[in-house]
Amino acid sequence: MTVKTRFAPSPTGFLHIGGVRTALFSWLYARHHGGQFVLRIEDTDRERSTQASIDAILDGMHWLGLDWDEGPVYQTQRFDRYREQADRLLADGAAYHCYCSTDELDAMRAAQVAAGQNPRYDGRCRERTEPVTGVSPVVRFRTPMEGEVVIDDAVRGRVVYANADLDDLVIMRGDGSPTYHFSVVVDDADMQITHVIRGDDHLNNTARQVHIIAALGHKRPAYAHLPMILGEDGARLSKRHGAVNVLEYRDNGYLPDAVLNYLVRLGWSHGDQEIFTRDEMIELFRLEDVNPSASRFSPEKLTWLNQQYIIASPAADLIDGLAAQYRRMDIDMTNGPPLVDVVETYRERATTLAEMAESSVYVFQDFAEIDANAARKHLRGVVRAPLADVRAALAALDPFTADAIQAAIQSVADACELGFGKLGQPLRVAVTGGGVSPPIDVTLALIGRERCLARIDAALEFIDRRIAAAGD
RNA sequence: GCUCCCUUCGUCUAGCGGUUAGGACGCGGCCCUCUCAAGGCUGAAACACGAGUUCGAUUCUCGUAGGGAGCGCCA
Repeated sequence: MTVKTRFAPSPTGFLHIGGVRTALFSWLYARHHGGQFVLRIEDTDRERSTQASIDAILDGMHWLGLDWDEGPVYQTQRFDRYREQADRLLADGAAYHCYCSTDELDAMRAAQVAAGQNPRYDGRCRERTEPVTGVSPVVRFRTPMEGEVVIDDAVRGRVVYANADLDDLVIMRGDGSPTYHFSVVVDDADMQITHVIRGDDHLNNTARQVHIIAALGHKRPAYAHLPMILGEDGARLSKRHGAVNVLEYRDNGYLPDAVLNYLVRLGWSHGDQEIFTRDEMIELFRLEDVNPSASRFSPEKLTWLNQQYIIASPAADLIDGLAAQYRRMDIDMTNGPPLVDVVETYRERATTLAEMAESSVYVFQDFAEIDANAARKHLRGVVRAPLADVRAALAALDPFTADAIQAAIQSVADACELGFGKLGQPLRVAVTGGGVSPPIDVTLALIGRERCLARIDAALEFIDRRIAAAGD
């Protein structure tokens, strides 16, 4: 039997980082076995499902390159099927109509909790034969009251539940729509899902679902319940932990492969290896290597990985993302160097494409003012003359390349009996407006001769003003 | 409260009865160096606790503690 997995998010919000990890593991498992991966949108809750969420999920999956072979399947388009299956259970006596009102159920649970009991449906409609007029009933599944259910989970091992601890859950709402527990079971069976890989918040649900599967006469799939991803503080991942929406990572200049690589190492490992290409992940992924304990999300490590990917990626693969960042910053890229050159010179000092764009703005745009600290430290009277000499040398240079620039600065430094840095740093401040940049030669080459000369002139004027002020 | 799950450096993890408990992120130091990075070397840092099983437990079993999940006409 060929492996078939699915990712089944509910479109009630953006695509969550934890959801992505679940999707990734399901996808990897299917790809590893040369099987199929299905995307199913669990939108049975029409109150909370939105088209915007569906779009966000699809966008996120596309951005990450998690492709599916079937779907997206929308559960709202399969209501007839659920109804038909529910009718079957009703006819078999495996399910029954329940006429209890929400108020009645709330009161029942409140009483149970007050009495120190486990809140659960007490089965009061189990044997009812007469309908209640004016009430459109829900359908409840008749869960066995004795015996136990055993689940052999691929990551948890054997888990046993006493049926007596389970209650009769609603499978069809009063309005005729299915609930989650029912639609998953029907869909997984209809789609012939062989492996259900999902978050371990569903582990307890599995016991209930397994009974429905049996009542429907289906074979149950293999289960693998993945540990949760918690926030840095160990609490459940939520908005207050910063970006939990994957698309925010795209917008902040993270690379999809880096995000996937980070996520695959949360709960899964292959010896000491930290960096995996997609092909390696697919080749090496095994459910046996999934760790059962929850893990915390570490933005620092993601950032480190992202930088590793920025360093290792072909420059051509990064320019679209970098351009997007410049566009966000309203920077005109037309009168600057090719973006591949920018990538090559900044890749080792940027952890994200956003950071790369921010730290290279002066390549495309003049800065408003020189950083005060850098200016005070490096644009002093003593460097006036050497700086003017460098300016003259640069003006005469042909071609204006990093090597030639390097040689020119070196010879001026030698002539003035200055160390390279004593001249390089003032030059850096003059040309970039700050004390930090890539090596001065490639920086100047990237900025271009005209801009460099104009900025050096401005710096010389700055020094002159400073000397004049000090002289008064 | 009840049921289920989890527990190795701060974090992610390796380990699958005998190891100086390894790697990675982060942190400190040194080297490299025109700044910043990147890179190299290096340091500090962990088996939650208590009983068993065993010649021997980080590893197996059971408790305890701590954390998490579920207990909806949400998924």
